[in-house]
Amino acid sequence: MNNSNKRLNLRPINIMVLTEKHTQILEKAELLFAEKGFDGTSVRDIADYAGVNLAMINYYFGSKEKLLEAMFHYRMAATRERLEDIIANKTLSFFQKVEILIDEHINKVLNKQCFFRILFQAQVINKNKQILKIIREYKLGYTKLISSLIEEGQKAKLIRKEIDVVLLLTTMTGTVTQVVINKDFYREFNNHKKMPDQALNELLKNKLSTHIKQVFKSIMGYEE
Amino acid sequence: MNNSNKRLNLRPINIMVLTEKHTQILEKAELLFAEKGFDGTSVRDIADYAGVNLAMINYYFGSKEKLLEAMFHYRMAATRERLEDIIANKTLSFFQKVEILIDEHINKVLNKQCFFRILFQAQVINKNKQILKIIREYKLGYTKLISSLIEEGQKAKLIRKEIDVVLLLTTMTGTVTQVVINKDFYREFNNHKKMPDQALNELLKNKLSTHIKQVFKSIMGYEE
Amino acid sequence: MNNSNKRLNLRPINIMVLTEKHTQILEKAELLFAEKGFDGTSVRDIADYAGVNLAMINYYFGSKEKLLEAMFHYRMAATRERLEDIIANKTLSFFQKVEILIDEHINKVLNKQCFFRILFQAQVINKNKQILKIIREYKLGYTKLISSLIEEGQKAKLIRKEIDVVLLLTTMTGTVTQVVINKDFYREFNNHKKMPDQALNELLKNKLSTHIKQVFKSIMGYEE
Amino acid sequence: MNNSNKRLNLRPINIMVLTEKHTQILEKAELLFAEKGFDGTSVRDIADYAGVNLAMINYYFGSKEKLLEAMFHYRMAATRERLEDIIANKTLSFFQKVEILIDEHINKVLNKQCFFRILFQAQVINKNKQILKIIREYKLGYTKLISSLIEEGQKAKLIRKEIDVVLLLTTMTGTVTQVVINKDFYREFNNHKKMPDQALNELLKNKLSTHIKQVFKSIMGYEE
DNA sequence: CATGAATGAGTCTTCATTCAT
DNA sequence: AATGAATGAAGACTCATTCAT
Repeated sequence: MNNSNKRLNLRPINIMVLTEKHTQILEKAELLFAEKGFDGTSVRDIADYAGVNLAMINYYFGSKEKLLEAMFHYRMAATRERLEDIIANKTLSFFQKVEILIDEHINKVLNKQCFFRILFQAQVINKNKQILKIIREYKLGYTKLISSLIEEGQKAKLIRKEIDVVLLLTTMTGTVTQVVINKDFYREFNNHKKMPDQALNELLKNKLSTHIKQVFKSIMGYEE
Repeated sequence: MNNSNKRLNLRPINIMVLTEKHTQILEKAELLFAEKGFDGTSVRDIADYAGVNLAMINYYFGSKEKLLEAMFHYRMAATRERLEDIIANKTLSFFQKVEILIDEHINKVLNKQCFFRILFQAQVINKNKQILKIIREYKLGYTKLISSLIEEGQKAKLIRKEIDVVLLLTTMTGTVTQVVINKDFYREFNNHKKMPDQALNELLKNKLSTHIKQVFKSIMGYEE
Repeated sequence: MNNSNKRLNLRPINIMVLTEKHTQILEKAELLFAEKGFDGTSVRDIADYAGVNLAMINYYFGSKEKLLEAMFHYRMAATRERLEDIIANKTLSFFQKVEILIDEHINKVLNKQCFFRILFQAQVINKNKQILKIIREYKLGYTKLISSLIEEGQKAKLIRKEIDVVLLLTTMTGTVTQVVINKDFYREFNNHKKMPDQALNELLKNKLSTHIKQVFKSIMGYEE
Repeated sequence: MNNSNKRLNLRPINIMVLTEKHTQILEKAELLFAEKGFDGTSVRDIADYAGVNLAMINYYFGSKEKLLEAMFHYRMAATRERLEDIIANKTLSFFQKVEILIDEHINKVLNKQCFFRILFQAQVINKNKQILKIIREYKLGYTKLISSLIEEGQKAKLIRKEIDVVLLLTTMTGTVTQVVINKDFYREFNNHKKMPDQALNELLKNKLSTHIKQVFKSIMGYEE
């Protein structure tokens, strides 16, 4: 845990140590949860799809629930570390950092659509309180980090004083998430039916990058 | 089917006739689906919560799946009619219509958070193809209507020529959706813990209204 | 009830009076029971197929069970009357009567395959005691009538003294039954795949007629 | 698969491997299906009667339907092997083989009345196409084997040239089946009410043996 | 006389989890 | 450390029947 964590009062999160077998199962489970939902996926489905014994899921993770928790830690801890590195980077200007953060978020969501579908699912459904707590914890970390960056920009008078950071991030994550969800509709409405999925992803990444940067400029009140 | 439907080639959607008993059950089911997810809610849960016999759910709707379909028609058909009325209204200017559409969308989502949670759930989970088809049908209708409005604004040279309508709407729906999902986090991060839910909703409506109108201006390139 | 009934001690059977509506329902139910079995057919199936209200089935027949009982009376009472007439007929010789009985049985089973499938079902399944009782009653009547005919033939020294009437009838009914059941297999094995159903029925009637008459001769020991 | 199979083009049938637990359940299910019909027997009935957990039925067989399929394979595969052995046996004469086949069929049906009731049920009800396919497959095998035997007898000029094999077998199986179905009626009509079931079975076996052999002689046109 | 609405009991099947090995 | 066998609980759904009108 680096210094900025201490300053920002980020609580550490206990994460189960994952072997290769764990991650192999997690990555298969990710595809199934994204496709059929957490409740719509049975432990047997996961075991079959991952090619492991049914009882091994519980043996390795304790329960279906805890498997999901492990999945969130597995994906979100990496994101947090990356975020810390970018923000702590002394060689990048404020605006460079903002644009990198936007592009990295877009890339991450478009490249890991499965996980982000699951993340979205978990938040839209209020049921599992433990999962919601984990997500909130990570979101708190992310938001504090971004807030510290914004404040830095404000102190340097690069951007407006009044910025609702949560709303700003909400716009970004909401738009990107919605694009993933609407991908098939976008394809259909704009007559891209024959475009390969990979190409459509790249197209959307570019569109989103321009679009969100424009929105950020508008909200943050800066001109390059 | 009114004239604008014919011009825009909106396919009519067959909707089960709903009695008061139907809507009574639907509205209870809505709360449960939003809270626990479709797969996480049992038909027995719905029956108990709606105070009706278990077998009546199937008697009235045919199946759990068809109940969900009925719910989508019930909510989304009304939205479509409202949309048609606003766009067809001759007494409103282009910009008035845009702002009304934004505000009505924000109000609808914030006031019917349960239904919109279910709508997002259904889209994030790829499983139920019939439901996805119904949603796509309505989204197609909405988007065609908005497109016709945008084109009208473009013809009158009020806004930019190049506008990706789907991306524009995605920004709006994505942001509003994410705000609903993040409501508790927003409350916590901004120290509004004691603010009543109703007040927070109103606060968010105002913030969102200003925010999205600003984003639309930025994207559509207009100044009032 | 005619004289022979009294002599043979045939108990009368109380039969529900059937209106046209009753028989209309019965005949539709017959097709369904034959196709899907009694337990495999729901009262709703019958109501839908007969184009009547669901509650009307119980209203008209009392219960699903009693509908089946009515069906047996409806079909079997007619058979008994026909049997009595043939046997009582003074203008026919003994052998003529035997051959008519064989041919009529074959025709009846081949023409009313649905009902006879239900009759076999009911006998093969031991469950419904009331139905079994009704069937036994009719079979007793049939067998006594045939027995009286056989005795007549024996007295006239036209046929062998030692004849197991039940076994003789069992051979006939068993063979004809099995032919109905095996019809599709017969068609396939003998490469009659394109023969229309009606033609196959006629072919089988002829084959069975010759076949069973030959078997009867062999068992009863007569030569024409 | 032995040589005669290859010559006769008998398709092999894939059969689930059965443990002792499988057969234990199957044999209990057999009694219940015979007594109450397939549709009239619940999986719970079977579980209770076999003394196993309800969920184990599906665990072991996959479904109620597949349990029935397993039962047919279990019983009919054994019959086919026995048939092959008899027909391939070089130490038996043609007529010896015919008589053994008759007697073995009678014994099998009278000793396994439950299974044959179920076999009959399945054929009388047209519903379950998969089961009908399995039965047809086995019947095809049996009939081809018997046909080869008949041809052998015809080549050796021991029997008539024109014999409808399917009709011949239909007479045998139909008669024997009908005897099983009519057993109680036979008992009653011939005043054997106090005869133990075992004794009645033996009586019927003897009667049937003589009877069917006589019928076969008559049809096949041979004198020993 | 006829029926739409309603229901308690029952159907088959699947579930996540456990446990002896 | 890993797993095949097993299970109690719960799942969605269908059933024959009833009853107020």
